[in-house]
Amino acid sequence: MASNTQSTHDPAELGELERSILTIVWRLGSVTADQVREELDRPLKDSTVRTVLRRLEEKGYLAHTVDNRTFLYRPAQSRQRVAGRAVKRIVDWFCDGSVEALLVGMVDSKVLDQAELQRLADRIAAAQQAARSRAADPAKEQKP
Amino acid sequence: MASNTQSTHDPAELGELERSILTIVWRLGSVTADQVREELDRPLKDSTVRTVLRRLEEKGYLAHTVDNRTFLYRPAQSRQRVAGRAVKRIVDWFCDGSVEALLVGMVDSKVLDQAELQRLADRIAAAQQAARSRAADPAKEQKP
DNA sequence: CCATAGTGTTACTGACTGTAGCACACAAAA
DNA sequence: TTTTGTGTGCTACAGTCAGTAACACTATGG
Repeated sequence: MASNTQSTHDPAELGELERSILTIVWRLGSVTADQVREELDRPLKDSTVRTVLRRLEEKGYLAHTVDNRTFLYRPAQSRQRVAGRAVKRIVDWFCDGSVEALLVGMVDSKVLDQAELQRLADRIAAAQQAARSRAADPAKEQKP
Repeated sequence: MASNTQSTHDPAELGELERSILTIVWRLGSVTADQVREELDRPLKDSTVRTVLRRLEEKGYLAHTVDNRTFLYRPAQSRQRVAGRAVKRIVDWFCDGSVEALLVGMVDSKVLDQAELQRLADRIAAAQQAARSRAADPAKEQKP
């Protein structure tokens, strides 16, 4: 009776090992527990890795398919989606839901510098462009 | 021997009550433990509130001064700074440090919509403007 | 001198994460 | 068919942390 914010599993409510493993899965795309274990910097027992993989799946970050008796784990959510949602939580917590306020804060606390801001602005413009054309014609996904 | 990411106290590594109380302090600016307690939605004992306040201070989010035998707590960091650093962590973890990738993810996961993006772009432009003029002449901080 | 208000200290509980052991099942080898 | 891996499922335990609070101590005002 205490800590849980709501019911949905919150991103960023992940331990360090969980994050490492999740990152590995994101990088490799589809992996077995053993591959993950080899990829880790620390030498961990197989059961440890599998436990974390299972927990990540329970939390909705991973999914698995069984390939010839072996579990193949793959991401259930993209890195960017997870990041996006994590940020949304922060914005809700600390910025009254205002992304602008967040951005201001990031500039203010030197998390973002001028150069990044510039690229960011460009990026936003590009994203808007892309979203617009996607909305106009969802079919053709080539550069016109 | 395990969970700690580094050594610095990470923002967003806060419990729900801690966040609530921190938010209250941010809102009121300068408060006593008792004021905080009254401001809370839940009825909590005085000692509970004071414990949390102390822990928040230990973690670097609050500072206090003693006013006539009574502790007056106030923020040690602005909300936006805390938010900014929390986001930075997320960006580092999940986006290889690329804020752009994060933004793309936010758009992608509908955390950000078109209108917000637009305002965001404006805001960034304004921030750049402000930073530029501030850099040019740090003295005059009035609206010209 | 006593009551009141506020602090300092200490503690317990539940949740979550890191870490792993062990039993069980099925497939390939002998 | 029996043996030997290889991989899974289940269980568990220790450490840390947040939520919650009791209690003892100390000035201060009456």
